[in-house]
Amino acid sequence: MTLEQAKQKFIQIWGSYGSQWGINRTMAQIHAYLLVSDGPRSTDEIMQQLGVSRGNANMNLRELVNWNLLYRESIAGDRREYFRAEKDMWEVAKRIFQERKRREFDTLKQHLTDLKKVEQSYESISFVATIENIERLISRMDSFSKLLIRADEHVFFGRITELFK
Amino acid sequence: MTLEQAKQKFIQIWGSYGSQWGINRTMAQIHAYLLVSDGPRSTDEIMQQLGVSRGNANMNLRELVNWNLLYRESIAGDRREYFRAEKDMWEVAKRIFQERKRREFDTLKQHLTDLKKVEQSYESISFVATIENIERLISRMDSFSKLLIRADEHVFFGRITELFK
DNA sequence: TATTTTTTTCATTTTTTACTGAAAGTTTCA
DNA sequence: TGAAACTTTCAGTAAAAAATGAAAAAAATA
Repeated sequence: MTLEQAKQKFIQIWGSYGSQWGINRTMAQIHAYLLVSDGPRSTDEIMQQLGVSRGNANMNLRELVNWNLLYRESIAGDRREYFRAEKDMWEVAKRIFQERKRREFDTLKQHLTDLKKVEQSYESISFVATIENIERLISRMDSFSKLLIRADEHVFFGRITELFK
Repeated sequence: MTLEQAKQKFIQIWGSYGSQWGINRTMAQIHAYLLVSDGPRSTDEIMQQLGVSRGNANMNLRELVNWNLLYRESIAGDRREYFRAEKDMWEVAKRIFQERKRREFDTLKQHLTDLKKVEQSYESISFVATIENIERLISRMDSFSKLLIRADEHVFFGRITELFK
């Protein structure tokens, strides 16, 4: 297997895993392409490499920058924009986790608070208990993510593992 | 807001969060419906409540049972099958995490191992490094999930929080 | 074992989501 | 300031995913 074939395969694999997790295929593929590219790449190179339209490339690049997974770069003497991926995968995982939390948890929390305004009755007791159970789960995931952000990976996994040996 | 309205709202919210995470809407809605139902429910009740076809209900119920989120139950003197949801949301979260890990990690690991068989060259060094970086991330998530399985939630979050205070 | 009830399957249809490409917008430079 | 280079938007189209429903299979009953 040549390096070129291996990169192609990786892009295809990453794309299909992305879609299983609610991330569109092109977005995952662009990310994969930049992960295995040594230098920054322009929109045109990405379009050409992945065979996608300009509009598609542009929208997904913007989204990946919003997710903090790509950096915009400029190259002296070239007015086009270039993109480079964050390559530390632990960092990537943390950012995805944080970003999804940011986008989804706050609104979910609000929804749950609203649902607890249901009229009180004997029957509504177990409903409210279920909602509160979900709230508790969310607050745990919140604490967890705070740890993730603060903890250096090495220290974190080293110490936790000790705790449960 | 009546209890009935609140339950309806919850089902709709849960459904839309599901689809953002790669779980189809009906599957998430059935789960939601059973989460807020006090007793077990039959396929017909589910179809009627959510307005979905028998085929759809059946396929998604089976899938939810596979994911360990629902239990099949039988009621004496009734030959139909009934379903009941696991209501402990921490348990639900753990099972979803474990199930996705089981379904996706093993094949991903195999893919990555295969990719490292790329022909060696100066250029392939950084490619292999990226693949190994991903392998490291997966092995960390593996350790994490083992902790999750073994650790009682209270002990776990209590102790970790102390560590990073 | 024959009949009825319940469950499962899957080819077709519907719905949802993602992509294209041309036009509009913006930036850069002479 | 104007024209070229590059980027963004979005209405229309295409592709992918999910749902339907009728037929087949399986299970329960008598």
